[in-house]
Amino acid sequence: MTPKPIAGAPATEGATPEKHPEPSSRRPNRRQLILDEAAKLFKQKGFGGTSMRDLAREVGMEAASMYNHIKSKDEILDLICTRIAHTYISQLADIEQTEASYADKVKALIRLHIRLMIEDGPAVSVANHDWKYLPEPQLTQFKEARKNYEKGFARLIEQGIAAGEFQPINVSVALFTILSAVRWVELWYRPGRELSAEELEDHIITMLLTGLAK
Amino acid sequence: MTPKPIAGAPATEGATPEKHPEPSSRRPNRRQLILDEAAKLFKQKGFGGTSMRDLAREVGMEAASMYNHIKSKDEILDLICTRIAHTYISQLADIEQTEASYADKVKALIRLHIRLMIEDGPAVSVANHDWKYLPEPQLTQFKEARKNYEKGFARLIEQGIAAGEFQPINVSVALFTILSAVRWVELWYRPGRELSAEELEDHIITMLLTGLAK
DNA sequence: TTACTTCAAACGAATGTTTGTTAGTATTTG
DNA sequence: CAAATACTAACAAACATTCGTTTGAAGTAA
Repeated sequence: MTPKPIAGAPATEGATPEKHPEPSSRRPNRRQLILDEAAKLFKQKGFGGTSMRDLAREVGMEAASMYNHIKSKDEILDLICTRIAHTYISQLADIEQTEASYADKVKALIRLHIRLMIEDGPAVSVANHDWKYLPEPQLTQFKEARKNYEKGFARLIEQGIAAGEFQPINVSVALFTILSAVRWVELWYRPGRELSAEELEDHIITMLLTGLAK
Repeated sequence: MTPKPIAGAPATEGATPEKHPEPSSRRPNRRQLILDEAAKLFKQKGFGGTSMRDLAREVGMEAASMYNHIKSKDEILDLICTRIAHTYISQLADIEQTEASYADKVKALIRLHIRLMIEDGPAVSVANHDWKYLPEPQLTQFKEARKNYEKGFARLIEQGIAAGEFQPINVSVALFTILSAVRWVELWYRPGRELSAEELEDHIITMLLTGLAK
């Protein structure tokens, strides 16, 4: 499977097609900077453990100034979580539509998780850990989106079992083992590690698909 | 000091606080009650998201009263994390000393994790997620304890590979896959689930040792 | 001008904790 | 035995601090 570039990456780059026609909005995209730094801090100290003043210091402005770019602290959390949720869901849809074997589809999903964790780590961590602090309309929405994603993933495993590609294992156990196995990457992976991202993917896939025992 | 007129006036409260303490026969361990309820709340809303007043309401007393039983909010977190850490470490030592095969030792450790998560779920969750809010002398201690535990676990896997019981897989990947696979139990397991605790253990061990693929 | 950005100051609410005090219970003392 | 004492656990009130957020004024660039 060819891993595609992941949409909606952390930015740091204004997507404005500059050139010279419209030089008026020469923006240093402060908003995205706030979101990026927020994700880093939320990952590091948790949503509740991060104050707007902490965040402001990291961004390089006063706390009050940030309210010209974002509506509230809750909105920051919501934007981060929603972006990650959409990324997962759209990528799952892409993979579902391919013609590969179920084993390859599952492998592609595992690679997707690991790659996203490596490329967009802080945001993924926030979506994994701090989603529960979302305010109420969005909280339910997020949980539903996640449930749908899990259902889609589980369906692939089920179909793989039905097709004889997988062992007749409990689907929930397989699903959650895979989903959680991929989470440690966030705590473990450092760019300068002995393993490259692709090697890491290969090893995890081996472990999950063929198991530890000989 | 100025003695306050307390006569009458339950102060804005319609629900009578049920003043009289029970006769001396009953001695509820208030301290442990506080720790237990704290673990539940910390798991549910996080350490930072739980106020001492929240906790007090759950315990059934005022926030100030709890300070007769515990020294600080930080101490609560420390007591919970330390207890769990010691449990894991001593159980690992027990398993290391048995004469079983390495595969059986790893299986026993996996069972230990699952069982502890089921039997002592809230505390284990807190030790998994909120340890980073420990105050500084204890934070380093906790991280060291965890690192030692991981080293001991990794050694078992290494020896199992050397003995030919396991595939020559990357030890860190195997270790973290196992450790994380077991964490989802906390989010997933409900006492009234279709799977019993033992069945769950069996399925996870199968998944981890023999893998998903056929 | 107009539109946007920044910040110091302040807001009310909530935080963990301390204080002063009271009521019961256990223990010692006369 | 009863009276005096000490201890425990509970409470309301207040503490200083920090929180997220709003306000209003000043600055900047088109």
